[in-house]
Amino acid sequence: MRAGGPGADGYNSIPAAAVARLPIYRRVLLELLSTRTTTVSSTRLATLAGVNAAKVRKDLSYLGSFGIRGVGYNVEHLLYEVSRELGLTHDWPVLIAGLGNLGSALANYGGFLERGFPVRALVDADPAKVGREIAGVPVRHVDELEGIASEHRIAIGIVATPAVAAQDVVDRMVSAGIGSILNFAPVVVNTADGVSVRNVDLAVELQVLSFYQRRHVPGDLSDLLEPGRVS
Amino acid sequence: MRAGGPGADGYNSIPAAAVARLPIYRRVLLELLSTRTTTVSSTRLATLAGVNAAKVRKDLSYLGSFGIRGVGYNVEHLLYEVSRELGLTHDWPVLIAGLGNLGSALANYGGFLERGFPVRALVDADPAKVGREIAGVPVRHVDELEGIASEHRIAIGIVATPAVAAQDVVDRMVSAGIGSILNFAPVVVNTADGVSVRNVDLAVELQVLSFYQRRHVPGDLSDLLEPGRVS
DNA sequence: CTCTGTGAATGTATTCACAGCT
DNA sequence: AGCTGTGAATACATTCACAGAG
Repeated sequence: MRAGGPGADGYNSIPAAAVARLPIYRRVLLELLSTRTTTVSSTRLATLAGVNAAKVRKDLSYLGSFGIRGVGYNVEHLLYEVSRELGLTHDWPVLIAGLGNLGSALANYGGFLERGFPVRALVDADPAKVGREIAGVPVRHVDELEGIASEHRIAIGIVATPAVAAQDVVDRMVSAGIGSILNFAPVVVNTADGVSVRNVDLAVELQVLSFYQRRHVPGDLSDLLEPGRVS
Repeated sequence: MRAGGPGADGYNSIPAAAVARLPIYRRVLLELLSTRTTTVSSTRLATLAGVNAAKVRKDLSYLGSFGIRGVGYNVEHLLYEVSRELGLTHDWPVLIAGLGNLGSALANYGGFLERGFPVRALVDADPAKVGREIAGVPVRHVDELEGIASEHRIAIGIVATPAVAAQDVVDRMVSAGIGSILNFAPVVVNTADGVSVRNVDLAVELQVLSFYQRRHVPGDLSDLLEPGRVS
């Protein structure tokens, strides 16, 4: 994981773990489509997605029965069904708050637009940044967030501010009616019910890796037994 | 979770889901320490970490019995134990491959050094980028990766290249003896056994959010029923 | 015969609830 | 009394294994 998904399971209820894998299948299907592959088996899809075949079949079965026994899945049709389930048949306008290194990089990152998430608005608390343009989008002051959000019909907010500013920005996003927030600030933020928040702390990813790396380097365990640097 | 962690469960075996939460507890403990808080209960720690108290106690119990019944946990001691378990009593030198928007932002991102992951080396395939300096670290050619990795005793490799280049870079990292890889390229990469890979596809996070957002905006479901844009 | 779709079985994770220490 | 640590219970996720469609 990181897998655990946000709450509010609907009536239909696809398991959160399965939802988290759908974007991966989608990525693979796009790749297959671009190579003119028309059909794919659960085994092949599993290899390309880095999971096992039973999981692929079970995950896809939550969306319906789109495979053909003895043959496999039609790439184009399956791609459409997965996209529909993920709500990716239309774009989701994004607002980014905080234009430091990470925020600016995300604003410039073409991968978002390409995958249906156009960055339509940027806000920052620093007056020196307000008025500049990044990737063709003007930076505006965070105080104007609410108006900007409704003007551009923002669906998703990305928080790339320092930790101390994150809760305030999240509060503004929530009161602006933004229902989904991707938080890169290293802090746990609170929201009203019904708002989905996904926290991605880049350093956390490295820390988990360092845990598993230790298991593979038993010769280096010695210095771990003595108290030393803690922060 | 994305919880599911990389493999090679050791003898001792802390559940992967628990390991994934340790960095969050650590972050909270650092925050508490900086406010001179000496003791913390599982309930308070849970609130600050955004989980529930039973989970905190269970997670921490895998590391040993460090709490005091009737009182709580000593912040400084618990911080040390969590850090030790994560292998964060010493630094882990990092190499970043691919210095586009994201790679450059990561190289400039102070949060890594601050949390024990100094960025010591940068590589790119583009000759125009080789020779430049980012955050005081020179960019070198990816062909030199192996020598650079051993020279700087690199422990963790970050892949921030385009998808097509990722597998090649990962292969070089693995042959250079790098045992942990954080992959931001939107592609599933293969490695030998014993190498831990964590994939973080930023657009995937947004896609999962868009799934859950749909549940909360039932009025907008209409246009999802007709085939339209698929990618 | 091939490959999907799915109940049943197994494995993991979370939560409950309380004994026992302080 | 307050709070941890942990078995037991529950919930969730993965994998197996095979019936049945093509």
